[in-house]
Amino acid sequence: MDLADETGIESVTMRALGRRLGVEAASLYNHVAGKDDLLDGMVELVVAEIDLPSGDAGWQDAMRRRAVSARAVFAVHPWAAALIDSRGRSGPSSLEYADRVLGVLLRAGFSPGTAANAFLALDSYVYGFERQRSNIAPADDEDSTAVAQEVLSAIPEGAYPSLARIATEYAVTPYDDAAAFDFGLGLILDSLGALLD
Amino acid sequence: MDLADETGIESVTMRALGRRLGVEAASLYNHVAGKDDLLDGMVELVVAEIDLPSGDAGWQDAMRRRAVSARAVFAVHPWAAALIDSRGRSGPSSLEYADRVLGVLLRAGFSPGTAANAFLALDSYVYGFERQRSNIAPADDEDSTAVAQEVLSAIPEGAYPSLARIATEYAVTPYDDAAAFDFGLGLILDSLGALLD
DNA sequence: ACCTGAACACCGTTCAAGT
DNA sequence: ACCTGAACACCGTTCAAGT
Repeated sequence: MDLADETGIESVTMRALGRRLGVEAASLYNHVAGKDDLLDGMVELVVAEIDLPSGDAGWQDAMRRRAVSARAVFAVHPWAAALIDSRGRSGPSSLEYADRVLGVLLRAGFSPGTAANAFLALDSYVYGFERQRSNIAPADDEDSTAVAQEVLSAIPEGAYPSLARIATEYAVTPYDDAAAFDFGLGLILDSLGALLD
Repeated sequence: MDLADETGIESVTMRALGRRLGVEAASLYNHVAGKDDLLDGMVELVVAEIDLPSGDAGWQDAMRRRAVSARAVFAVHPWAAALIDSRGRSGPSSLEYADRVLGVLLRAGFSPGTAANAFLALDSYVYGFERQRSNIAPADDEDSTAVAQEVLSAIPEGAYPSLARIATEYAVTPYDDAAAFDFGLGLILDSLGALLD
């Protein structure tokens, strides 16, 4: 995980990992069944870093907290969302996580079917947002208004008028990642709340 | 794309593609700059297969149509969502797509900032759902109630009580993929509608 | 203008041989 | 019980040589 954090998930090869550990790549096979096993283990460990929801402060608050926690984990481990999405979530900590989320929703009064759909909708959004964000958001040290300015000037005259209007907006108002995430999350939680009434 | 559809995206290697085309792998470099260029081209082509929204029938309907169209494309090209998410969306057809979606939202009365957030929320959900679905949904030819039955019997006595309750539900009621997708999409569209009033 | 053959620097993985 | 060296079957990519 340290190696992935520092040099990117694509540079996590058995050979590079061996080098990092001062050992030959072949030696790793005494400790993991193969690279798939290694990646599954990473998924399991990174999922365990996401705070489990407790229903104490209301279900909406619990869902919001876990979404925010997941985002914090993705900030530390930029490879996490893609890796989790591309592999199953069948380890013990993934199951524990699902059980706790569903428990909060069931206790809140959602039927089993609706709780399952709500969980799926929320996680689709949380993981999906991270995947989009990693493609469009400027790097931490970049000025989002400058990026928008650039995009704007790269658009040919008359082409993509709506895109140009949005870019014009963001050339003035900085893009707020957390606010954008919260906007979508709020949409889902609001509708779920209305459903419960 | 045919090769990816038939044997999976991970089997799309320059060598396999060359074999498919009756040519050496090295020959491909006369037509694409490299594998990245090839994958970017695939993203561009597959995005072009998603129906562009027209605002004629109302913005909610337009958004729903494009989401359903994206899902239909993912059904034909199971590798598409992951590939699009893992690479940028900066080709002409991606830009055209974004422009059209944003145009519908702007004309519906959303401010530029809100339109951008709404677009991001919707696409996060649509792409995110596909990624989750590909992990949890049973294959087309599998009986979802049988799968739920299996999951249920694999859960140790007393562990994961909420998960067990959900599995019990799905052991009786078949899992409906389209309904689950529509549930989450409806949550977002409903809240966006309320925002507009 | 396009293709081929051969090469290079990489992968994951296996396995006999060492300690 | 764990590690190493060497090997195998793969990758993407380059480039001189062909037509």
